This record gives sequence, structure tokens and C-alpha cells, in this order.
Amino acid sequence: MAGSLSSKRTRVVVTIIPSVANSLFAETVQGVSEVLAEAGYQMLIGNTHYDGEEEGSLVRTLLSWRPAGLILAGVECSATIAAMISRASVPTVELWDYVGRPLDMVVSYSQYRIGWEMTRHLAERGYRRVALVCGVFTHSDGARARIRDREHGYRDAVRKFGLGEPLILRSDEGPLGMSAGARALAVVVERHPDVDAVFFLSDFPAAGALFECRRRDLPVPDGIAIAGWGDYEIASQVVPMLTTVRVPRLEIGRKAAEMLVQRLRGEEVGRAAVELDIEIVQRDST
Amino acid sequence: MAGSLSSKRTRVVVTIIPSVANSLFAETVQGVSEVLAEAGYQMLIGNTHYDGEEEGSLVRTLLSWRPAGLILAGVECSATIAAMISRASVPTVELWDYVGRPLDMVVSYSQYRIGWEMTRHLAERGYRRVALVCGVFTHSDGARARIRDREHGYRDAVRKFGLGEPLILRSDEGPLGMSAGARALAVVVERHPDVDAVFFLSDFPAAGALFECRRRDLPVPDGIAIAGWGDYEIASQVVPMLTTVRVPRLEIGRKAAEMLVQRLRGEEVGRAAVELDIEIVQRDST
DNA sequence: GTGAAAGCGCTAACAA
DNA sequence: TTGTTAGCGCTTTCAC
Repeated sequence: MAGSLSSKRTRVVVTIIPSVANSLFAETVQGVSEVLAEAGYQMLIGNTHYDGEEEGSLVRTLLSWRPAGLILAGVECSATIAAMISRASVPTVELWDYVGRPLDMVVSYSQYRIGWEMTRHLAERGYRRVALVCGVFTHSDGARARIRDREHGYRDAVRKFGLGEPLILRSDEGPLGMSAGARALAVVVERHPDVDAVFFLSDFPAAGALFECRRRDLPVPDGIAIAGWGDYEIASQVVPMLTTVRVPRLEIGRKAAEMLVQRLRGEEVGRAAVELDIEIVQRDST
Repeated sequence: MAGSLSSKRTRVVVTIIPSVANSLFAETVQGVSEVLAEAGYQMLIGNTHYDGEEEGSLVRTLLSWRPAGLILAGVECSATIAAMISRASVPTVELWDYVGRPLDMVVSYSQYRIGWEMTRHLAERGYRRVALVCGVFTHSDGARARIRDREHGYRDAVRKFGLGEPLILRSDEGPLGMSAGARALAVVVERHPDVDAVFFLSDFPAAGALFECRRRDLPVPDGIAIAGWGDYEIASQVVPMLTTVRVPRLEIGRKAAEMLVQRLRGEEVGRAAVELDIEIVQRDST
């Protein structure tokens, strides 16, 4: 500690995530720390619990330790916090969301395209009424923006491909689990019998919906089609296998860490904002 | 940082885990940080990647920052590292595994009982040949000891309840996933047709086995019974619902943090080693 | 090359 | 009360 104080530098990079319990972040963090370890940096993780105040005190403490770099994965980052970070002039990479102007470097993918591509895919496979089920994170502007973009892509595709009225089911549970997916499917089946495909914004509620269909003896995909997001292991294992959107979770982490390491080495980082590609994975549930 | 150097104390507790990608640790870490946050401490997470060397350098760096406390969740903790920690005289709580003598405080549950109780449960429900499927962590003495204890409990129960020869399938993949569970089930069905129940040491491979049974049109539990471990959400959602062992993941984290906070407040901590209870959850897969 | 001295940015103890 | 000073344990610099 005295050494860091004296030399004004450390070999530590701090990654801040909203929740360790959300497997979305786990793999990305793994990617980050792999690359960082290779480059001789240590990584520490801070957990905000989706709470702006905790995030603030965490960032304050961590910045006082002069980390070599900062990685913000899906965190709120209010104006106050952003100001603290830029004052500290620590190289920063934001992943996924960012509010307003990016602080520094950004690695993300298009939320709009997720909504658009899957809806288009379902339309092309002949489904005529596609519902969207998503969690509503009211915890941060960035999360709200992310969801808005996805819904926007969905709405545009619904209109473009003549799928009737958009139907969006929102749940305010935060990250949706399997049981929430099962409940959402029950609502769709009972209240909107004309819906022939449901797009869940995560594989876990989608799997839960698949299980609910099985309980109801509702055949998938003939009775109803189910699509997910994330391409988690469960998507390729569940019966029937789940059509989903592959997002490069690991690669996002690796890319972010690589950009950071380049910057720390004093190399010029080409594009400060990288957008990675997503991909529809067609399986048996649609 | 200068403040911490000067005052020789911080309000930061460091939790070290082997992997963020393993959902086993996620909930425990959540429990730890909830309690710590209430008590006015911040928590940082260090990730060892199941690697002794990384653990060493992580602990060295972190100890130099004089954390108020240390929580080691399922990490190797070699003699060298243990010496570093005790020299730093930082209050420490170990979770789950510990090698040799505990460093300081310990929160755990009986691995032996997990093997014993589930095997007994299956014997009592009338199964005559119970196979055990487990991952083999060769990364640490503690993990090896944990697995040995579980297998020991299983073997003792097999003998006690007259279930013939023990049958243990080991995989060296590390934490077993769904696809590994599916493969293990295939091996059991094809090579050991007399097996009528399989106990997986996690719900994820157990769910994978369930899916494999479905693909093979092998009815569960009538054709074969499947049991898991962990009582993750999937266990109560999958069809048929999975019989499993509930382990108090969240409570372990909370308890560990509570003990640490008591110690930091200067209160006397009653028993330095706490063993929490496990519980069989009977569902439809057995 | 080796050794001494200054100082990183704060806290804590003491003096005014 | 408020102001001052020593010093936490290192790195860095500069003199030898």
C-alpha cells in the first residue's frame, strides 16, 4: 500500500458489476480477468447490487487506491460518479450500457438489433403474432435505455413484417428467472390465444416457459414457439433445444480487457467504441 | 489510500472465490455482501481461477491493503498463503473447504452427510442400485478432501443399506455442466443397466441427465431416478421436478459475514466453527 | 554501484 | 476549539 502511495501506480484493474448472482456478468468477468492475468494485472470485482449509492461509495474507495484501470459492466454510472472517474483520469471501459456520453472506451452490441433480428427471424419462419417478454430494470437509466432500444427493434420489426399489434409483457422483478418465464407464458396463453411465438429476453425465462408448455401439454414449436437470448448452456441442452440470440459474452470481456491493456501500454487504441456482432441460433423451439 | 496507510485500517472486506462463473459462489457472495453492507463495510471480490499461484499473488496484494477482514470461499489456501494470512493477523472466515487446520473462523456443512443422506433417502424409496456422478477437482487439496468425504458418505450408505457395489463415475471437467450430466447418464444407462437411481453432485448435470432421459424416452422416475444437489431454481422448474439436497448457500455467506462483523466490533464470537444443516428436498424425479 | 533522504496524502496526537 | 507536526512503509531521487 505504501508502495502504491509512493509510486502512484498499481497493477490492479477494478471491474464493477451490478450483481454477481446474474450469470450474464460471470462469463464476461471471466473474459476480462483472463486477458488481464496474461498481461500481468490483477483484477478485483466490486458489486453494486444495482444500487447507485453503493456504486458511488465503491468507486470512491477504489479510485483512492489508484487502480490502473476501471471496467464498468452494466452499471448505472450517474453524473457524480462519472465526474469522479474522469477527475481521477483512470482508463475506463464501459460494457453494454452507458448513460449519455461514454466516459472513455466502450464495448457493446446493438440492443436494437437483438429486438429486430429475432423478430424478423420469427416472422420469416411464418409466425404471425410475436409477443415480447422482458424484465423491467427500474434501477438505472442505462438499463432503461437498453430495454427501450430492444423494444424499439421489436416494434419496428413487428410493423415492417406485418405482425399485427406489438404485444409486450413487462415484469418488474429485475432479471427474470425460470419461474417468471413460466408465469409469463401462462399469461400469454390464457389472455392472448392468437400469439404463436414468444421472445424472452433471456434463456432462463424461455426455458421456464418451455417447462410450462410441457406441463400444459402444449407442443413446442407447433402449438407455440419460444425464443430466448444469451445462448447459455441450457439453450442447447433443454428439450426441445432453444432458438436464441448468441451474444459474445466472453469476447466482450476479452475485448474490453485488451483495449485497456493496450491503453496501459501506451499504445494507441484504434476505435474507442467497439460494437460486437450478435447472431441468431436457430434450434428446435421455433 | 494515504488515509488507510496512516490509520492502518480500512472498511473493506475481501472475499476470495475460485470462479465467478460458478453459480455456487454467486449466492454466497451475495449473502456476504448484504450483511457487510448493512454493517458499513465494503466488499471486494478476488477471483483465483482455481489457480494457486494467482491466489498467492492476489492475497499478497490484498493483504498489503490491510483489509478489515478476509473471506475465503472454497479456495485452496496453501501453507504459504496461510502463513501470509496469519502473519497479517486479519480476521478470516473460511467457507466450505479448508485444508488442514482452519486458519481462524469456519462456516461449512458436512460433505459426508450429503453423500450419506441422499443415498439413504434413495434406498428408503426402494432403489436398489444407486450410482454417484461427480466432478473431480484436482486443483486443490480442499476440493479433493470435500469430494472424498462425499464419496465416503455415499459408500457407507451403500454398504449400510445393502445397495450392492458402489458405482462412482468421475469426470475431470471441473464443475460439471448439463452436457456432462447428459453424457454421464448415457454411460450409466448403456454400461450399467442395473442402476435404477443416479445421484449427481449438482443440479445442473442432474437436469442435463433429465433432458437426456427425455431424448431417450426413458421415464423418470420409473425407468430411472435422478437426484441433484444445490436446490437451484432449475430443480423446482424442470419437468419432472428434481429431488435435490438443499444447502444454505445464502445463509452460509450471511453467517460468515455476521461472524466477521462481530469480530470486527470486538465482540466475542462464540463458536469459531459453524456447521450448517443440509436438507433433502423430495420432488418428482425420485 | 550503494546508501541516505525526501516525500507520496493523509490521520492522529499533541500543542496552542 | 483549532493548528501544527510527526509519521504510516514504501519508492524515487540524488549524492556519494
